[in-house]
Amino acid sequence: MTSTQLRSTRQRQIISQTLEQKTGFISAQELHKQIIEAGESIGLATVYRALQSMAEGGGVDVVRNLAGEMLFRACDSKSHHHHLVCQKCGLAIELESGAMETWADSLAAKYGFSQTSHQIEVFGVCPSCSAA
Amino acid sequence: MTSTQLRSTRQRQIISQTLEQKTGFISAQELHKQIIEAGESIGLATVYRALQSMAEGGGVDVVRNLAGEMLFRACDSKSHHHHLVCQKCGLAIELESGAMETWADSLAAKYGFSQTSHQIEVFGVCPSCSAA
DNA sequence: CTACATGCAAAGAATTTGCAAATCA
DNA sequence: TGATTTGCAAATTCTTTGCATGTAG
Repeated sequence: MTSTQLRSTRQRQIISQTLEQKTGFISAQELHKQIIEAGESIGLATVYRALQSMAEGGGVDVVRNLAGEMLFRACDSKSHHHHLVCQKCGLAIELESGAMETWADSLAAKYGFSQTSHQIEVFGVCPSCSAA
Repeated sequence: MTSTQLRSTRQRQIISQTLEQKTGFISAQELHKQIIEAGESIGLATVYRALQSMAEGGGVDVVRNLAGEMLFRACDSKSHHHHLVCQKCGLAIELESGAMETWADSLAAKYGFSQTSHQIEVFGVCPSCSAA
């Protein structure tokens, strides 16, 4: 399987570039809007498709906020991890979650579950935002 | 504030009744379909509205699956807790997550976050389903 | 009787998809 | 050139809402 091989295009560069400048999660819609406002031209569908392939290829994390929206973020560490996300500005802090992984896995094992995955995200309002 | 006071109607009874017969999470769409198939008449919007008010009033848990759908479940324990959910049959096992709560809270505190909430769900395939 | 609940269809959002035209390798 | 990628609009899904009518208290 040659898997997905990403081709380097202007729009993909803009997307990953914009994403890397940020420290937090952002929705596809919001990302698209910002790129447009920055004067670049790009289609919303393209943003979705690019983010999707980037997420599969690693390098981009995806989580769902409580409203059910998909949020994306450029992540250097390829390893599995979770975040502490600010619900106002999107600021995301990577969490050391080894203990949680162990907890989740042991529970799954205890009950005989297989093909396990988990969703562990902590939301809140960061100092800067709560100060404002 | 008298808060939301639920009125006992035929459709609400059917909904909570159907929900209580189950051991797992179910989507509003699926729940509606099953009620209809059981020969009862009810509108989809009513299901959504009822589930929503029941969730607020407690007694019903809500989580989002990885596809972004809202899943509901009748829960006796009023206290906050999490689940181990089978992605095939929806079977849900309540988890003792005290340690997780502590973990999440201490992290939030460490970074100065306020108004914190979290999303902790473990998904997988239960023994019965993986055996099939 | 009166406030709240229901139904239905229309409205909204977020995300995906079809397809011809543009573009990277 | 040949395989991807892009754009745009149309199509899908899940969920919410407006409003006239029904109904529990």
